[in-house]
Amino acid sequence: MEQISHTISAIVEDEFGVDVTPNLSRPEAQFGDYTTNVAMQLAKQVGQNPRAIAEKIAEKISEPGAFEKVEIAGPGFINITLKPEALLQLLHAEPKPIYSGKKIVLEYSCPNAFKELHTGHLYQTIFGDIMSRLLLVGGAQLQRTSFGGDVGLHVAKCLWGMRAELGGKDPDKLQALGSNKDAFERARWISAAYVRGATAYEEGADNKAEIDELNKTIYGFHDTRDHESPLAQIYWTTRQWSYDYFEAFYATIEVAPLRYYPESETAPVGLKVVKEQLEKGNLKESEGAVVFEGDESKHLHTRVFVTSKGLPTYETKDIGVIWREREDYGFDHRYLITGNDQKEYMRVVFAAAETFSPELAGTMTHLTNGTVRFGDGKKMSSRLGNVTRGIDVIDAVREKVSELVDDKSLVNDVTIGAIKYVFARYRLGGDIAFDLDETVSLQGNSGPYLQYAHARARRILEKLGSTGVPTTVRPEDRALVRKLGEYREVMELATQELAPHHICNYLFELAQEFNRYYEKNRVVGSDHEQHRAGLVAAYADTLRAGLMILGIVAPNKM
RNA sequence: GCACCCGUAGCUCAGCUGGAUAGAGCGUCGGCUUGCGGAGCCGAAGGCCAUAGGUUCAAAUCCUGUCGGGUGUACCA
Repeated sequence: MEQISHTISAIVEDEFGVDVTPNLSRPEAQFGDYTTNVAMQLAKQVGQNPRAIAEKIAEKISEPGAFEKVEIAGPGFINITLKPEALLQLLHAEPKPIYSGKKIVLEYSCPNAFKELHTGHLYQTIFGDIMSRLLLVGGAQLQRTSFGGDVGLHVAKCLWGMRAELGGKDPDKLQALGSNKDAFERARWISAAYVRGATAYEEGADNKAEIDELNKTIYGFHDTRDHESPLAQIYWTTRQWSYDYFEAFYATIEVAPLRYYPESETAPVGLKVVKEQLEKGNLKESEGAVVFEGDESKHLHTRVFVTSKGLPTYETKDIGVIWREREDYGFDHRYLITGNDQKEYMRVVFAAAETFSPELAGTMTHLTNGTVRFGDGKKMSSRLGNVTRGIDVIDAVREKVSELVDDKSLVNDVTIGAIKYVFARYRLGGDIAFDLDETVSLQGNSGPYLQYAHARARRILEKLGSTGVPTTVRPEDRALVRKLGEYREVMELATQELAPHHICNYLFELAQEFNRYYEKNRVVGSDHEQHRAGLVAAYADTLRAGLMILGIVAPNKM
C-alpha cells in the first residue's frame, strides 16, 4: 500500500510538479482493491479536469504491468486491482510498529481501595487492557498504571462501618473473620461495612463527627507510620484485602496487572509541587484555599488544589500521579482513561501540569468512556452500595453461557470472550447499551460467534492433517483472500487510533466472507483440497490472531 | 448563563483526516435444508444521516445558527 502510494506520488511530482501524498483506500470490491481520489484533489491546483489527470497517472502506473487492472471511474477515481501474487503477499505483512521506541504510560481502571469494582470499572479495565495490547502491537515500551483512593472520607466511612461490624477495634476478630473468606468475599464484606458507614454518616450528627475525625486519624496512620495501634492494623489489613481483591478481579477477567498508585502516595508528591508552584506564582491563594486560575479565554475553570482546611484535593493528587509516573517511567506519552464526566476537570489538571512543567505539553492524552447502561436504559447508581457490580455482570454472562455451551471446560473462555468483545465493539466515548442476550448470542456480531467460527474452521483442518500454503488465487478465492489481506491495514488503523472496534468489525466481516466461501466451495475431498485447506488455515490463524489482540481465547472446539 | 459531548434504519451501532447508489447486527418477511459443525448462506422491506443555512466539482463527514438529549462549571472523587 505504501509502495503504491509512493509510486503515485512520484508520478504526480514528475508529471505535474506537485508534491502530494495520495490517499489510498479500500473501495467496494466491484471497483478493485485500492482506489485513490488524487486526480480530483489535483484538478484545481493543476488546472486540468480530473479525468484527464487520472488518465495520465493511470497510464504511467500501469506501465510495467505491475497491476492486474487500472481503471478510471466516476469523476476521476483511479481504481487498482492487484495481481494474485500481490494479493497473497499481503497475507504475510506485519503491522507497522508506530510506537516503536516510545515509552508510554497508560492509566486506567482506577478503582478505589475499600470499594468493589462496578460495571464502569469492568468496562474501562477491559477496554484499557485491549488498548494496552494495541500499544504493544505498535511496539511501545508500555507501563500500565492505576490510581485510586486509599485515604479520604469514603475510607473513613468504611473503617467506621468495619469497626461497627466487628463490634470494636479488635484486629484478631478481623483476622478470624477473614480466614474463611476468599478475596471476593472479603471485598464484599468491606463493601457492606462501607454502606453501613455511609448510612450512619447521613443519619446522625454524632456519627458524622466521629467519621470526620476518623478521616484525619487515617491520614495519621500514614504520616506517623502507625502499623501497631488496633485500628491501624484493621486499616492496613483491609487495605491489603482490597489490593488482593483487585488482583483476583483482574485475574478473573484475564487482564494484565497494573501498577497501583494509592492517593496516600501521590498526595505528598502533589503537595510538594503545589508548594513550589505557589511560590512561583503559578498557583494562588484565594479565600484560604490554593487554586489554579484557569484561563477563561480557553474556557478553563478555576479549581481548588488545597482546601482552606489545608487538605489536598483530587487535583493535587492527580498532579502527584503525573509526577510519580514521570519519575518512575520517564514517559514520552501518557494516556489516561476516565469517565467522560471528568473531561473538563482533567483539562484544567493538564493545563496546570503544563504550566508547572512546560515540557509536559503535548505528552498527555485524556480519553473518556461513557456509561454502561442496561436493557431498561437506567443509569447505574453508585450510592450506598446500590451499584451493579462488575462481578454480577460476569456471573450473569457465565450463567447464560453455561446454558448454551455443553463442554464445561469452555464456559470460562466463552464468558470472558463474550464480555471483552461486547466492550471492544464500540468506539470509546459513547454510552454502552449492555444487552445480555446479544452479548452471549451465538449469532450476529458477538464474541461467541467468532469463537465458534474459528472452531468450525479448525475442525475442517483437523480432518486433513497437513495443509498447504496457498500459492495461487483461484477466481472463487479472490474475495476471501482480499479480505484476509486487509488484516494488516485494519491492525494499523486500530493501533494508531487505539480503537479496537475496527478489529471487531473486520473480524466479523472476515468470518462472513469465509462462511460465504465455505458455503459454495467444498474443502475436504475436493480437487483443490490442499489449496483450500491452506486458505482455511490462513483464515483460522487470522481470526485467532485478531481475537488474541482483543484478549479473547480462540478454542479449537466448541 | 458559559463550555464540552451526542443526535445515522423499529432497536443497538459502524462510517466523521470530505469522494462513487449511506453500511452491519438484532428484529420482521421470503427462499436454500438428508450439511466439511445450517450456531450458516441468499434475498426483501426499512433512512430527506435532528433541523436550517454556508463552504466545495463533491458534505452524514468541515463551518454557523436552531431544536432535542447528556455532562461539567472552586474547597467531592
